[in-house]
Order: sequence, then structure tokens, then C-alpha cells
Amino acid sequence: MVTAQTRRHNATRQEILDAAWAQAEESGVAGISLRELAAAVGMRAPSLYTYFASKDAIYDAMFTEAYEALSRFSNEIVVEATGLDRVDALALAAERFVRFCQDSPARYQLMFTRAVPGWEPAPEAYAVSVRSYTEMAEVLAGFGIMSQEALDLYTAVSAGLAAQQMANDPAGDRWRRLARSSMEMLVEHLDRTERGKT
Amino acid sequence: MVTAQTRRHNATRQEILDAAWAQAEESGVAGISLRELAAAVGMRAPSLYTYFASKDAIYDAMFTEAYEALSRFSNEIVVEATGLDRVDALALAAERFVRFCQDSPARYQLMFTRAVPGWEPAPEAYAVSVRSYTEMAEVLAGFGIMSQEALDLYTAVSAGLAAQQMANDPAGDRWRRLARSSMEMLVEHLDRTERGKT
DNA sequence: GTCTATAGAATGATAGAC
DNA sequence: GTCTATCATTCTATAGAC
Repeated sequence: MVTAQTRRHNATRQEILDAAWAQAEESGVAGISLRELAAAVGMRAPSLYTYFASKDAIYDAMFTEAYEALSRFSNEIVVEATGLDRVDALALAAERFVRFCQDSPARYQLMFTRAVPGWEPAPEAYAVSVRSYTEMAEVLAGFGIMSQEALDLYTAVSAGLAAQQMANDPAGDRWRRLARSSMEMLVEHLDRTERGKT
Repeated sequence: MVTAQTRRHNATRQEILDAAWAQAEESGVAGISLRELAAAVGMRAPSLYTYFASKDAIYDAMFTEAYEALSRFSNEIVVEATGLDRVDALALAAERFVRFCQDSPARYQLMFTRAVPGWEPAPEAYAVSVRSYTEMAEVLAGFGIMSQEALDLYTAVSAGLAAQQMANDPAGDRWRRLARSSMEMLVEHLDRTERGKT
């Protein structure tokens, strides 16, 4: 049973996480300081330890939130892509994925680069990311990406669009706008090479 | 004129940089500590300031070295690709580029992710990276990548192969081995869409 | 050019009062 | 659950002797 007390506890926990994201956007994921973070939610640093066992536990919670957001993203794409053909669906997914990355550079750092020296996700947090990947694979299977190799090629292209966009034009659309043509490229390649594969 | 003294000075500078790379591979680029770095070359931390004006200056020198290595890489590719057709040449370039990234995860971090909070390359170091990019564009033009859009698509695909390889299989070849098929994909796409473009 | 000593600040984390 | 006080480090960087 969820008491009023635990509800309040969880709400405060969430406030801390939100402030942590804000600070990560400002100073980089590795630049989070517990003193500053506490100040942002009207506390002193030691009080944070009521809500998180350590700084690494905060990173784990953020990492988990990030992959939960990616799961929601996948589900949204499924809905929006209903009735579209393969190329349109994949183009939508890739274009939105680059947007998802641009929405939060800090989140991108945390999810896809090893930005925090000495930290790696705890097993439970890592499991969330694996589940999110599996969901994404299922969504893409619905768009005709059936083999492991096709999936790896799709992830390479969309990760590449995102990586170039984030590194060289984080606020623009220089690579994002290539989502459609790159997915035409991918689909025609798969049609040519994967006839009859599972 | 280069005196024996400045030659020794430069040699020590290089020793420090080599040790910095070693430490970056060990602890991440952001994890370099001047005390440890000095100890690795048999000095105390303050002595480093004879060779570099600041920690950021060390990052700038490393960044410069990294892009100089990428320039040498481009030149090697040109030599090795002599006589190959477009697809073979591009496949070679992409496969080697992923290897180049895998050769040094720390270098990859420094070049392509914002891994050091609060640091960005000084103008002079940045200029080296721009020059390296220009050289690479010339090499790729020789391989039939003529338009800006074609170049952006090529960089997206090869950056994507590298990003996925580094993030998910840093010691393996799961994405690197897709270099050839992804370049076939790219070339056939360009042949289809870029007939008659400059 | 290298050292000792140290400034000056920041860090994550804990003890224990309230 | 929050606080003050503080531990125990770590950090980059500088002053000044040799």
C-alpha cells in the first residue's frame, strides 16, 4: 500500500531528478554537484541521501528515466506510423529519433556516450535499456526490418544521423533532414539484398 | 634555429602527451589528473606548467594530435585505394575509419563527443580539425562523393557504424563488418539520386 | 627546470543533534 | 527528514627557493 508519506517521498525524489536533469543540461552530465543539486530543490547536500544512496544512484535513476522515455518514444512512433508504408514509417522514426536526441543533449550524453568517468549503469538500470532496445526491435520488425543485420544497419544509420547532428549542428537540422533519403536508401538496399531472408 | 635545449623541451612535452593519452585510455579523457600525469613522467605537478600553460592546453594539444592522426589516416587511405573502384574505396575507408576509432576510445571521446566538461578546443586546435575535415572531403571527392548532401550522408553512415561499434561492441566487429554493405547501399543510392548533380 | 609548500576551492559522504 | 559541522580527499594553479 502506498501511504501519503511514501507518495510525498517519491514526489521529492522526482523533484531531485528533474533538478539533476536541469543541472546536467547546464554543466554536462559529469558536471552535476550534489551541493548545487540540493540547493536547487531547497535542501542541503546531506539531505539528498534520504532519497538516493549515492551520486551514482542518481545517475542510475536518470539513466532509467532516459530509457523509459525512449520506450515511450517507440510506442508513440507505432501509433503515428499506422497506415504508412515502410519508407514513410522508417523516415518518421529516424527523423523523430534525431529530434529525441536534440531534445536533451544531456540525456543523449548519458544514454549513448561514456560521459561520466567511473560510472556505469547498475545491472537493474542496464536491464531497462536492454528492454527498451528489444521494444524498438519489435517496432522496427513491424516496419520490415527483420534480420539482425538489417537492424544493425538501421541503428547505425539513425545513430549516425543523431551523432553528426549533435556534434556539429546541435540546434539545426543538417543531418536530421537526411532522415527520409537515408531511409529510402536503406529500404532499397534491403529490398535488393534481403529477398527471401527471415 | 632549433637548439639542443628546445629539442629536449619538445621531447619532454611529447612524453607528457603520451602519458596523458595512456591515462585517458585508463580513466576516460575527463579523468586526467595533473598529479598522476606528472608522476607518470617522473615529475611533480607544478613542473608540468613548464611545458603546458594549463590543463586545457594539454587537451588542446591532444585534440590537435588526434586530428593530425586523422589527416595521416586520410592520406594512407588515398594511397591504399589507388586503382580500386568507388565501392571498394569507400568500403575500405569506412572499415578503416571504424578501426581508427576502436584503436583509441579515448581519442574517439575527445574528437567526437563532448567528454570534457567546461573544455572546448581553442581556435588554433579547432582549425586543425577543420583542415582535417577539408582533407577528408577532398579524398572522398576522389571516390565520387561530390555534393555536400552526399558527403553528409557518408559521414552519417560511417560515424554511425563507429558510434554503434564503440558503444555496444568496442572490441568486436559487429558494425565494422557492415562497412562494405553500407557503402554498396550508399553508392547505389547516390547513383540513383545524384545523376547530373555537381 | 624542478622542487616544496601551499593557496583556494571544490568534491562526495558521514556523524549526530534536533 | 533535515540540519550543522566536518571528514577526508582531490583538484588546478601559483609563489618562491634552489
